[in-house]
Amino acid sequence: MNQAEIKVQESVEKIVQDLYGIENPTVSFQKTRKEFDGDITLVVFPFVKMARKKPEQVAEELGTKLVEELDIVIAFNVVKGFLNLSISDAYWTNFLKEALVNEQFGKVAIDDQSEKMIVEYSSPNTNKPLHLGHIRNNLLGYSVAQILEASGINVFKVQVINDRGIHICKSMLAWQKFGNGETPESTGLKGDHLVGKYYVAFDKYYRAEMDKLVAEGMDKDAAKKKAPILIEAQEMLLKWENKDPQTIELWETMNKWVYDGFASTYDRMGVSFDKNYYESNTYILGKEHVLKGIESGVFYRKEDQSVWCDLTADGLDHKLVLRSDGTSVYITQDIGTAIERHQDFPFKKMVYTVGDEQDYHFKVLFIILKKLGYIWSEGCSHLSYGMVDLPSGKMKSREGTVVDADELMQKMNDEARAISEERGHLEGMDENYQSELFEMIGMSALKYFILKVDPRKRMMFDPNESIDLHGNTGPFIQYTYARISSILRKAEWNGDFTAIPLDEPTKNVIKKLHEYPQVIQTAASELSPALICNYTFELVKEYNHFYQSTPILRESDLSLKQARIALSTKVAQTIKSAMILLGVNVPTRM
RNA sequence: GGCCUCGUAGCUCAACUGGAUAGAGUACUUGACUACGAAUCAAGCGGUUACAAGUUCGACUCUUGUCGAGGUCACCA
Repeated sequence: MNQAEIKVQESVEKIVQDLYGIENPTVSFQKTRKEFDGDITLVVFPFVKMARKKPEQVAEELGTKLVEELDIVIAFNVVKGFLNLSISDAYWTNFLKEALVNEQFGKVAIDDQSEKMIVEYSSPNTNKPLHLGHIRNNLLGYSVAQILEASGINVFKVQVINDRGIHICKSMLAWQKFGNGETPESTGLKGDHLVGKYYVAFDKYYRAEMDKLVAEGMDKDAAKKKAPILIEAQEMLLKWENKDPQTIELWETMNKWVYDGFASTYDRMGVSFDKNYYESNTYILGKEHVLKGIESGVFYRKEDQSVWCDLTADGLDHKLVLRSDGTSVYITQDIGTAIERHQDFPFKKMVYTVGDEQDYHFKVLFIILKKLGYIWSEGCSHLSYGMVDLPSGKMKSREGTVVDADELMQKMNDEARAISEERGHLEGMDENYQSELFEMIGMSALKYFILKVDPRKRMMFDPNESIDLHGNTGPFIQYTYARISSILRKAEWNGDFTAIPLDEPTKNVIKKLHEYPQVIQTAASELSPALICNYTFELVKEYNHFYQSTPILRESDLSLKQARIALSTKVAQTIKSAMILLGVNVPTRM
């Protein structure tokens, strides 16, 4: 709720109490629709039952009282059960003046008392490069962290790197067999791509072996397990777990390649972490907690020595937490990681940015943590985002339809360059600025396109049509910013203004600015960058409308001119502020 | 099959969490550059919110059922 609404709410609560004897009323506001007079609208239906009067009458009574009691409410009208209130011009003007001098406008500052929260995102496997799915994950996680921070929460960004297990061994083994000592240096390939190449090579060889076995008469399921190269990979995993020096050395070498590769991808995406956790460490911790959990009766051991958790009381099933051979499964590692994180950074809340295919996993994880006595588990949640679909359907690595993250980012950059050159506004810009600019535009197109969709929903992405640069897009918002910047470069302005006449377009822009603080709060509680996108788009549209209909630099009345420059300045600042929450930069020229 | 998501304009997405006549972008049609930057603005076209019942002052939103799409039910991660 914004400042104006808070004032009105307080007043309404009192009035409703006095008039109708309603305790703790539900006061709900909405923006007044354009076809009616007024700025904010109070829905009076919730009161009519208690008041035992018609909606129109209740609204009439409330409106009269509000105008009497509050300076900021200057007029009202009633349409059915809707009470439309007009807020005074002085309120809007004062708001703009205050916002103008507030560099942190919209944000809540963080101090020692601020709530602590962990945001986990990314958390890749180390056997192949990042793809489009990871891009959605990374952009979401990073942006959510930024938004939470702006809302006044002390955020700690983390990931857990899945650096052990059979998938790594597959890449390692294939490299050993077919790699001829290739390195990123010798091939010029990014490390993660080189390792990914051998993961694919493994799969290809594995399939050939399976086909051969099947041709020799073995049934398919048996062949899956009996293929020699798979057995070899499993042996390698055992060697790894037994800390065989040569295996460990190879593992470290290839992981290093991958980390270097990831680092440059993250860097280009503009995301970062406060701490990385490594599964190769935390799976041991998890195991220890499970063993303790057996003693405390949270888990039980079967005859074959495997360890389980009975979740039937919670409406779920029995869940395996340790294999019969004593090795950890996925959830074991997550138990260890969560507990270690809480020790590192005693959070009140922790959110896991992970695809919705793992809904069940996190449900189980949070229950188990609670059973182990960690009440903070109640503050854990799963930001469950939908998959990214291609026009052809789901991305499938087997069918080679996976969209590579590095390639896609480069493609966006190329596209931005091509369109910029076609427009021909690049004269006078030096080479360095140009290349920064193409990156800025390309990345904004990509990021905005992905972030504007409600995270929880599955979304469509067509890499061939690439991404629009017109309409509801990142570059559209950047363009408005650049255009305002152009005005501000030419403006002579002392940083203040006296009064601003509130004609329709001007007032709409101010009202939109006025929403910003609340939008940040809502986006934070909903964990939804999409709300920031929608807001910024609306702000930009309102401003463009204003810009089209109103002279700014051309205005001859000096006082008016200054007021409009002031408004433009605040819009530019707010655009920039909002785009930073999305991880998007804005150019002053484009 | 059990459980969990989702189904909105031709396409991609919104709808302030139960509020007024369901909105944007794109595509298509049309108008506005001797201009503070046209990557813009303005107008038109486009809907039985998958379908059917129910709950109430009021339903895209909540309940149930049907149809359709996806996910998940591993000693994979």
